Amino acid sequence: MQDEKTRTRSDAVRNRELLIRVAREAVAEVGLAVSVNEIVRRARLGQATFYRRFASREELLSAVLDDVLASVEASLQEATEKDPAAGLQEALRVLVEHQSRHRGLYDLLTGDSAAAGGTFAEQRARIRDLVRRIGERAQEAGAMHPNARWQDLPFLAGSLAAASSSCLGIDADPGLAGRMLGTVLAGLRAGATASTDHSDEVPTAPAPYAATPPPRDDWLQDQPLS
Amino acid sequence: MQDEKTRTRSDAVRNRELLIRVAREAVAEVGLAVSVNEIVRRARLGQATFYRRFASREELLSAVLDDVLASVEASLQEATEKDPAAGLQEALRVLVEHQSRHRGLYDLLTGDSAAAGGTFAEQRARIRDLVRRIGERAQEAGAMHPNARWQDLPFLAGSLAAASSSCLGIDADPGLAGRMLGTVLAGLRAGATASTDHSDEVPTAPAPYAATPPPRDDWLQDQPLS
DNA sequence: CTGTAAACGGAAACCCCTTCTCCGTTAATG
DNA sequence: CATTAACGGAGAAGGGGTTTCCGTTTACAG
Repeated sequence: MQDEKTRTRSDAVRNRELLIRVAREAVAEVGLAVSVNEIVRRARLGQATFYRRFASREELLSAVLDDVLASVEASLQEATEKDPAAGLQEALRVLVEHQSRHRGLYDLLTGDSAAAGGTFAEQRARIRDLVRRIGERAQEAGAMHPNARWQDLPFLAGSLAAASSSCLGIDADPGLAGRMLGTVLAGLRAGATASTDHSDEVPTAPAPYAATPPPRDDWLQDQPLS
Repeated sequence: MQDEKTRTRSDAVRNRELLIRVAREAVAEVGLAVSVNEIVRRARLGQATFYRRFASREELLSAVLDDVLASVEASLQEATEKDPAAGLQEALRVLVEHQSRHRGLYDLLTGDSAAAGGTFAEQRARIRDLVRRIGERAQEAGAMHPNARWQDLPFLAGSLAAASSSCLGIDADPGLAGRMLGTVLAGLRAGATASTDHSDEVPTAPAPYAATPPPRDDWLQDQPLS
C-alpha cells in the first residue's frame, strides 16, 4: 500500500487545479455571483466533481480572491514608496485597472462587508489603510486638491471601474478608461499648492491613441487601461 | 345603466394610480429588474390586481420610465441654453443626480440597447444628441480640456452615479457625490483655453458641508446631490 | 493484466424566486 | 339589496441556484 488510507489519483489533482484556473477567469468576468454551473461548464466537468474537490462554492471563491487581494495590496505598497504625487497617481491607476479587469474584485471592494460574508475584512482594512496613507501624504505634500479627501479615492476608482461597456448607446473606445482617469487625476491636482511637473515621468511613452490630438503636457497621459 | 359595457369601479382606478406611484419608487430604488412581487408588496395588493390593471410587467415599467426620460431630456435642454461652461457643468450635474437618485434610469442609460428590449431607443438618442451638443459647444468655447471628448461625458456621469453606498468599508458621507463631481469638473476644466470665472455663479449658496474646509474658489462648490 | 476503489458525469432532489392565472370571497354601486 | 367588478392569495409553470445520489469509468497497485 502507498498510504495508510487515501491514494489520491492524478486526475483528481489535475481537475482541482483546472477548476481553480477556470474559476479565476470566471470570477473576473462574471463577478462574485458566478455560479458553480458556470464554472464547471467552462471546465467541462460535472458538478459532482466540483463538490468532491471543494467543500462549497465559497471555499473556491475564497481561494481565488485571496490571490487578487494580495496582488492589489502589493501594488499599493509599491505606490507608497514613490513620491507623493506619483504615488497618488499610481494608486488610483492600480485601483481602477484591477477593478476594471476583475469584476469579482470590484464586487468585493465596493460591496458592503456583509456581501462577502465578513471574510476578507482584514485584507480590505489593509488596502484601505494603504489608500489613506497615500492620500494623506499627497495632501500634506500639496499634490492633492485640499477640497478632496482620501476617502474619495476608493469611490472615484470604483466609479471609474464601473464604466460599462456601453452608455447611451455609445460604445466604449479603447482610450476611454485612460481619458477618464486622466480627467479625475487632473481634477485631483487642480489647484494643488505644489506645482508638480509630470512631463518627465512619461518621456518615452508614445501617444497611445492614434486618433487623439497630441496630449497637452499639463494633462497626464496615462498608459491605456485594459 | 351607466355605460354600454363596462362600469369601472373607483377602487380599480385608485389601485392603478397606487401601483404607478409605488412602481416609480421601486424602479428608482431597485432598478429595471424590479419584480412584480416587490411592487405589489409595497402597494399591499395582490399580484392578480396588478395583472388586471396592466397587461404585463413591461407595460408598467414603460409608463414609469417614459416620465423619467422626459424629465432628463428637459433638464438637458435647459442646459443648452446656458453659456458653454455653465451648460457643461449643469449637464453633468443633471446626469449624475438623476442617475444617482434613480437606479432604473442608470440601468437604462448605461445598459446596452438590447437590455430594455429596444424600446426607448429614440429617447436615448435624443439625450445623447443633447450631450453631444453641450460637449462640443464647451470644447469650441475652450471650456473643456481638449484631451477630453464629448463621448466621455455620459460615461463619467454614469460612473459617478454608480458610486456605491460603501467602498472598502468606508461609508459614503453626504458630501461625497458633490466632491466627486467637483473633482471631475475641475479635471474637465483643467487647462481649458478660456479662463472661466465660476466664483460668481454660486455667490449666495452657503457652504453645504459643515465639516468641510472653506472651498477654494478655483474649485466649483456644487450643491449637494441626493 | 486485472481487481479495486477513487473519481467521474449527469440526473435529480431541493430550494428560492420569477411571471402570470384560477377561483372563492369581498364590496362598490345602481 | 342584487349584481358583478374587483379583490387576495394559492398555485401553475418556468428558470435559476446549490448540493447529492448513483451507475459507470478509469487510474493504478499488485
